[in-house]
Amino acid sequence: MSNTAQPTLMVIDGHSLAFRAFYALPVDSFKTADGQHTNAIHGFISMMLNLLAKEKPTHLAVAFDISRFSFRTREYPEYKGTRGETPPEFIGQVPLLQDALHAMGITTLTKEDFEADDILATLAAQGSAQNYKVLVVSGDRDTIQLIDDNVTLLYPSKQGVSELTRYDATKVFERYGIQPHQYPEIAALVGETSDNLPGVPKVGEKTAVKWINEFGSLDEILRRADEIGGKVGESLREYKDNAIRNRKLNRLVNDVDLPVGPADLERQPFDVEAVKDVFGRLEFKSLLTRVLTLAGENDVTPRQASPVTPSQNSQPALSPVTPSSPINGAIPPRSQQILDEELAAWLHRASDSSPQGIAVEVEVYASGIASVGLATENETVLVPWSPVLADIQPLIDWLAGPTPKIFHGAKEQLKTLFAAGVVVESLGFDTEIADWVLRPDSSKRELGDLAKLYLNEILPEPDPNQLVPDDSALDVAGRAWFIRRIDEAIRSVMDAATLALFLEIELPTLTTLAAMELRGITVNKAKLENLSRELGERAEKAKQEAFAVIGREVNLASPKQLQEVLFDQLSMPKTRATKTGYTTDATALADLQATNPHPFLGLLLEHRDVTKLKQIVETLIQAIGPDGRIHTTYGQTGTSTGRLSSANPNLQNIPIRTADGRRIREAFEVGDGFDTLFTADYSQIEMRIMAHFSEDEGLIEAFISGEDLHRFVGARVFGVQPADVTSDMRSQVKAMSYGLAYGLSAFGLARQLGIDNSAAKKLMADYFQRFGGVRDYLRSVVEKARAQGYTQTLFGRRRPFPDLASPNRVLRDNAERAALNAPMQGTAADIMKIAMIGIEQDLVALGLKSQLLLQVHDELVLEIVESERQQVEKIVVERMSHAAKLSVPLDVQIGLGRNWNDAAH
DNA sequence: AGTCTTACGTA
DNA sequence: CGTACGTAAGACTA
Repeated sequence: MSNTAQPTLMVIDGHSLAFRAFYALPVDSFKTADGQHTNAIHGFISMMLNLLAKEKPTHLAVAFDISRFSFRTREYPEYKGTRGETPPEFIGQVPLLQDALHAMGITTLTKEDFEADDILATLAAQGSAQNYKVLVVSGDRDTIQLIDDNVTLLYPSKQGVSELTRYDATKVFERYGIQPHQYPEIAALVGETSDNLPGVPKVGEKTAVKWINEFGSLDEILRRADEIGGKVGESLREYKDNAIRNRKLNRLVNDVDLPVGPADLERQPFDVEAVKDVFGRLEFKSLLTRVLTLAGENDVTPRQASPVTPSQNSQPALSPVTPSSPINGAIPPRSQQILDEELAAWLHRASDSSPQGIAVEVEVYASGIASVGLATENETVLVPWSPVLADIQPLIDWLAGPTPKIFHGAKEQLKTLFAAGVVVESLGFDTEIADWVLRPDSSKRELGDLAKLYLNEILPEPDPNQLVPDDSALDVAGRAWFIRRIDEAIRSVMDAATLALFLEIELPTLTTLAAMELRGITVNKAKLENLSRELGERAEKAKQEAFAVIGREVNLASPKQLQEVLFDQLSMPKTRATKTGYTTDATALADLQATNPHPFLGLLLEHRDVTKLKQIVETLIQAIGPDGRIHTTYGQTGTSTGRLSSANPNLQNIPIRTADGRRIREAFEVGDGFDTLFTADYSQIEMRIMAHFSEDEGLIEAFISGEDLHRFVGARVFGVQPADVTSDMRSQVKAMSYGLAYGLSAFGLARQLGIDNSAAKKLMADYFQRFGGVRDYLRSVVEKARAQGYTQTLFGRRRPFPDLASPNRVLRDNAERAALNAPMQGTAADIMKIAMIGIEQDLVALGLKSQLLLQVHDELVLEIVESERQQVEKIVVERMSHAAKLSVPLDVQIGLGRNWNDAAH
């Protein structure tokens, strides 16, 4: 900062902004003990402090009108004649505001027979001539004419007092298509209703701008009025006097005789005692803190304030005149920006009047919080995330309080808030999750999709026809307003059982997942890097040997090139057909190896295996955060069955089947401050659910007996003693049992077991002979789904199946298999969610340090401290095994170890 | 640059 | 011609 920086003069139209503040803030919330209203004062000072902090003016003045009479009312008595009586609550606030400003060392100006805008015009002209950077703050459009290279207008474009749009000549041109000095000529033609100045009928902004650009000036337009045809031309000729009069009245006087000039308006150090006194009488507590903070920062050395470049600080474009409107929807109330006492007052009142909840949306900017939008039925509020914590403390307290909060996509927002040290309690609704519960197969769940679906409205979008694209068509407060209404609409169409599922399972799951994602899991980077290097070497070796075998280089990752090698060059028999040729997948390659042994096949499979693992390892390495942990993101709306999904990275598909794969699991380790990883999983949970639903006596007995399931089933199917079940028999019934829940056909069973079709049919027949209840149940699931149009889990989660009625056999068959599986997979998912919620709750409630980290459908991973081990084991096993009451026990297996692989059992 | 296809890891 | 996912690479389309 240099002392020679261009000084900045800020001149404020006191009346116009105090009046806006008066209407922006609730009168009743701002009253002193002795009954004096203070909302206009509070709003004005709050806005001014924001401006001072942001613009850092070196010189400052506030101008007021003396009365509603001026030279303009003398010339045209009807001027501003339509304005009603000043509200009694406003009266008296202006003198108090002036007192407060004086205490703050700020000059206020008035001039008999002139309006405040004329004072602004005079100071702007003087300031501009003396090479000040001038900031005019006014709510009167006539001040647009003051804009020049040195003068910028800050115009309150929203109802709130804190939202100011910065108008320089460029912005004016973008908005109106004219130069600032031409604005009064446009206004003269169009007229100004609020000032009771009728213009030329039939002439609006568009026409006026067109004429100005065509003729150059208002004088020219009037002189050549004859050239303008049509009804508009007639109207112009008839009412040209209106335009002339308007132009005379809206010309601001820029040479008012004032007692001070710009140089006299340098900002003064605050008289701290005087400020305390006045603010004390006004009962402004946190506003006083803000003033004193500002005094300490700026006013002692006002000259060091830095000039502000408009382009750097420009605010989002707003559309003060013609807000874009939804095609067939409602427009949210214009949001007010509020802080401290205003915020506290609003939250208090809104929470009382909206016991069903307040909608919240967090605006995230560069992974930090930019603002928070709040909405009730008919109010929206935008809270800028002030770095001055005192300003937003009421919101922070409120978020941790009992009022239900309504979100769309709460999980990410809760994480962001939590990362900022803010705790959210009383989650009331999440429109995204609720919609998923109703329509789990849909992939369109953005706010706009839901507005269309549940409200039959289209979210406001920037109007492409506007000169200035209105990128604030819907701020987070406006979005919150839609979210609250969508909440209401969804509740009205949701049956009680589904609402209960949503409130009792999904919402608590959401908060549990947020906590798990924030925790992440420690990963040993060095282990993975070593593994990656080794796998890379092995891949390279396999690749070179494969090239040597076929005598040329191909891209082994290209199915197309592989097909050339296999079927053209090596003349192998054709494999299963795909859309684009013949498959080269692992099972096909293994089959080929059996019938047509060739070294290339083995090398290709080795290369596939090793590069796949290397790719997984690389992805994991990339995902390790600065904390040495991997934080996956769970998708709570990612499946049709009720399961979770995991992404970025997916931690639900970490290899386990091969030895190399398990080395990846060894890199997932217990974190610092903990002693061991702990895994717990349900054994055969879907089979147990099938036993419960089917009420098949044999299957139920199998689970209650505690014997090895597949041995038990094998003994029944093959009619031998359990001890005499061979491993071949066991693996056949195992494949059959698992396949059942997926809608496996005899053909598919044959293919998987490598037996012929008739043997597979016989196996299925023998199986169902002994476990007829299972067959009856599976049949009934599809029938019921066809009749009802949906399947249902034990906890009432529904999945619609319109395709069960499709005449298309492929579609219908696919739907039947999915319908067969959905209740079992979905019930398992419900049970696991219930268990997770209980475990998380218990661990937190007991103040234990051990914590839940991962969920892999039927498995949970925790990291625990040794001293809590027994307690945690008990909690986990009990919560998991008692999550649902089935006709068979829910068996839970646990394991402990330093890493995920060792913790397997 | 965006979308589809193939392949493959998990429960 | 077995359900539910996510990721990556190549191939294809614009």
